[in-house]
Amino acid sequence: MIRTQALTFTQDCNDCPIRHRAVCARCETDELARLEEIKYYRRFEAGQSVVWSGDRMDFLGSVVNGVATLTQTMEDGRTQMVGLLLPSDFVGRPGRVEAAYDVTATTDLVMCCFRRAPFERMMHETPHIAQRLLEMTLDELDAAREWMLVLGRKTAREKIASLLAIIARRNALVGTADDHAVTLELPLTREAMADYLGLTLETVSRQISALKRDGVIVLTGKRHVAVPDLDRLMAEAGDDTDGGLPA
Amino acid sequence: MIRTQALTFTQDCNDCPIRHRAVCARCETDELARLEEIKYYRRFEAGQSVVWSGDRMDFLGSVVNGVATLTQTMEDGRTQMVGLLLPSDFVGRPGRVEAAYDVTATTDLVMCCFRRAPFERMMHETPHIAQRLLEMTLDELDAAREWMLVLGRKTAREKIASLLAIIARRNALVGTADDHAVTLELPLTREAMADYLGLTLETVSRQISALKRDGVIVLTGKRHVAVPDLDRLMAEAGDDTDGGLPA
DNA sequence: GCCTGACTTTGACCCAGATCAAGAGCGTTC
DNA sequence: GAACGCTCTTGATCTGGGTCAAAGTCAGGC
Repeated sequence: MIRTQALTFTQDCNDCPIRHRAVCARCETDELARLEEIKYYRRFEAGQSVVWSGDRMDFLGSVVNGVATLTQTMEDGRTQMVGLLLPSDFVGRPGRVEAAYDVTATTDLVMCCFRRAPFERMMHETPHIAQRLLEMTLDELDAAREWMLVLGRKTAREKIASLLAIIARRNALVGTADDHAVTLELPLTREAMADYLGLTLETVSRQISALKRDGVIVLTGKRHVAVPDLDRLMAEAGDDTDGGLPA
Repeated sequence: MIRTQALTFTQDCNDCPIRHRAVCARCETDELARLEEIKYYRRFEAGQSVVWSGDRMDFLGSVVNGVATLTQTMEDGRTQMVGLLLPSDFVGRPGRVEAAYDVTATTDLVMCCFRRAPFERMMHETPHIAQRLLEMTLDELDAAREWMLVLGRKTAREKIASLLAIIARRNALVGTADDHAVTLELPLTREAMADYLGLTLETVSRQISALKRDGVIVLTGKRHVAVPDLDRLMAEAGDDTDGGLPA
């Protein structure tokens, strides 16, 4: 196999695409300098595992590019996705060396990793990191609770619409002129979507077909989705139409 | 109505039953003194609402005694419980004044409340509070993710067994001689259990009857449950038998 | 001691989504 | 360019849990 791209490389934090959204968002330049010293990048190909539940995890880190998933598996093989990790999301838990979940790259992935020991030391010494991490963790908790409503009480059609709405909302951040029409690229297979939504992949496929038939979405290719009317999609998701996340 | 009990009262933090488990767990005596100044107690009767989603919340606080629930409701009335608040659990989000969920007392409840502004100031000045809050939030996130697996992938019978196991596990903390047999008092109605588990109350009732018929549990009264063999219950929950929470 | 209302149980029936099965689209390999 | 291995779609059938309905339990009030 030909190595088309360096497996490790460094990048100046100031040029980092997630500089102002990740754990390091609040860090001053001197703090960034300390982080630069303990950080390194890792790349994963789509489909590769980042860590397995129960494995020792010697680093903590942020997703810089790509999408990863957090999943839990029962002994008989049933699996449930419990987190969708997008750029700037944090991976790993300070103070716990054993990974609690399987982490898998679903697209090509770049992570910015911090060596565990010095990072945890830094957390205690510089409040900016701990403060930001608390804020991010509270956001994740809100997202998890939102998802509990989806899993526990929504119909299959509403579940699909909810997932599309989440992905659409994120894409909207990356610059959308028109607030009502959005197009997006699904970073997940039908099976991964099913694992996220507590459904089977057949049901996912059927409901996507149904939303397409009803004109809520337009498919161009299996993974490319156009949403002509975002409000309509939100209504299908069972959310109030007024744009979700409270400030 | 005769006021049999003072509606407000104060208590020395050193005598507090949750002193070493709540947000204040890591505080030094001087920090405790500052907290004493901004704290006050509130009592709620079983069934009373603590706050409604969307309400302004001028305090943050801890459950001292009793049980409360966090629930989310859709416009059409479907509801999903997203948190079960037991003594020492924290209520409210620093930095956000609007409550995101309905909080309801399901038993008589005592809360230790901190005035928001001075508490948030203190969080920035003394790292012990923020550190502890981060730790507690990470634990809640783990619990939420555990619950996502229950909601998304477990059968009704497994869901009931999982809930009983959680309550049993908590009771085990309060001193159990025998590790295998436990008795517990359900702090929730069948309807609240249904809201927790994403089921209907009829299904909850049927599955409890089934677990009883199969000897997994013994009912004495509607709410009092004896578990003769905790391992058996855990197996019914679909968890590996080796006691759940990783260190 | 009876009545009332909240909670719970149980039964009969139904349907959304699971399961089982077949095949279609499409990129990769040799 | 045929064969393979993915992912995805669609159809037929089954079933766990929802829905609708009725009756049982029990504590509290008068």
